[in-house]
Amino acid sequence: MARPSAAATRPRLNRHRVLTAAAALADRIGIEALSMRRLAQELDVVPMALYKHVANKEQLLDGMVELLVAEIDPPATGVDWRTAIRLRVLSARRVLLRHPWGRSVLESRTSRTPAVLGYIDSVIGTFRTGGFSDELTHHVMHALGSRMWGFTQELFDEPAGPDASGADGSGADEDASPEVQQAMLQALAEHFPNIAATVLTATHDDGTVVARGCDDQAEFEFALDLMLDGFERLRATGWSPRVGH
Amino acid sequence: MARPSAAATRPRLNRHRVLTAAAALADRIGIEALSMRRLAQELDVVPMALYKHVANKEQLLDGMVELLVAEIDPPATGVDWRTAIRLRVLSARRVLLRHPWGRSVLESRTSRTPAVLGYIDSVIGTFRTGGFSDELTHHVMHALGSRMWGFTQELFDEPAGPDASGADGSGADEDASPEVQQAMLQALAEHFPNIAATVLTATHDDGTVVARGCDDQAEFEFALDLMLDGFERLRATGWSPRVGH
DNA sequence: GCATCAGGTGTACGGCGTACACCCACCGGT
DNA sequence: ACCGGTGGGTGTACGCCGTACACCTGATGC
Repeated sequence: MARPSAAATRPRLNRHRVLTAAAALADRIGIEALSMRRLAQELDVVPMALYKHVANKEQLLDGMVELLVAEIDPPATGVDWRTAIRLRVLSARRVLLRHPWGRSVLESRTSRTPAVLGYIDSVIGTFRTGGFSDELTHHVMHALGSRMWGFTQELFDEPAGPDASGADGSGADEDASPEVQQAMLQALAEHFPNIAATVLTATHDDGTVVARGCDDQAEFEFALDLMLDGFERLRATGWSPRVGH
Repeated sequence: MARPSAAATRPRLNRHRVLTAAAALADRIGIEALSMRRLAQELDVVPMALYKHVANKEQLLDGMVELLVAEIDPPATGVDWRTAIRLRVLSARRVLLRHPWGRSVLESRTSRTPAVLGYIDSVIGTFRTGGFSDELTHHVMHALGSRMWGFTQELFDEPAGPDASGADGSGADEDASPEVQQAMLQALAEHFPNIAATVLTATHDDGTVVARGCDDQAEFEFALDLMLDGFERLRATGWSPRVGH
């Protein structure tokens, strides 16, 4: 009891400590489990204490986005627009892979915070100095959309979330026996033959059919490059509005 | 008091009535304001009554997605793959414009419901019968991503939501005086010159600068066509994996 | 005429975000 | 050496949320 209370030893809070704690906590328990109360408990503080540093939960999330954006590499210099954009986007993607909550927070936010605007501005800048007209840049940014953050709506993939691979340590989707899996695939093929066809590889030697591993990173780059190629074609041919097909 | 109580006259609930009421309510008050309690009140029923028809809120949302998917036009027949996809996606887009909650619900759901799978399956089917290899179809579907539902992350646009243009009737973003707007644009240009450049048109005769109206539909179709063109190029040149650029 | 049971009810619990009043340790000024 | 102010942490409380569980009730089949 000679020990000073936690409150006495605990360093003072400030906005930055709150935000980093929130980010770290979201990394651990998932964004949907992140509440003001849970965060306060993490910081050994009563919930209302947080409100001395962030106005409300919305602003907390905005602040977390700030941290996220700060982790994205600065734009590469001395390279053409295409590789500059490519590198930047892939850097953003790595950030979002480190912080799975980033994507949903980014999506949920209307996000006109300076940090976000700054990132957007610098991406636009890369296009403009790369020879895109303002008009074309505008369209191209819309086309890029959320891909500029390094993610896209992945339509097939897992519930994911940090808890999926969490406490029990298994996390794998394949806790069903091979036979059961096989049966499920069979059923899938019956009702949704086209999905089955594109999601499955050909039959193996042993006659079984297996799900093709789906390399998200490769898929992302495939789509990104497809867009970048399209952009370059428009730029090179001097695209201008009202001259579309 | 001779009037029978509301409970007596009210038609019996069933899953479908619950779902359509939920959809209509979400149209009116916005998805974030849709709660089980609010929906129950709308149906003149006690909250727990809903649970006799849907297992929980998650399943309610899944059911709402079902309704959504059902509103999308069936695939066009007798046209090439490109126009078939284009029409389908634009039909989906019209549905989501009618039901602004659709997008966020679709995004939030991991969505392996039969209705969703059915839609995806039929889109895949259009590609496959259009001459795409299974492998290429797979990639192309990933590239299409959420655009298959007719939306993309629009990075610049408004908070939106049905309440924005709600009770007070104004709803316009431009409730600030022209001078104030002008000042805000000036400030924007100062901090984010690239955003300003692509978002603003040239100066008017009178020297003022105005925000370019941003036609979301046009932007969407621009990006969609860019992707479809890319897809066609790959298909026509017999793209196969490991032979990328 | 009675049992069954689907569908509607009432109450309660544990969570959430946050308004508001408070208290206290520290500070600079006198 | 005192003292008023102030910034940061506290305690309590409110009104929402989703939903578990026990209950009631009125129609239906035998």
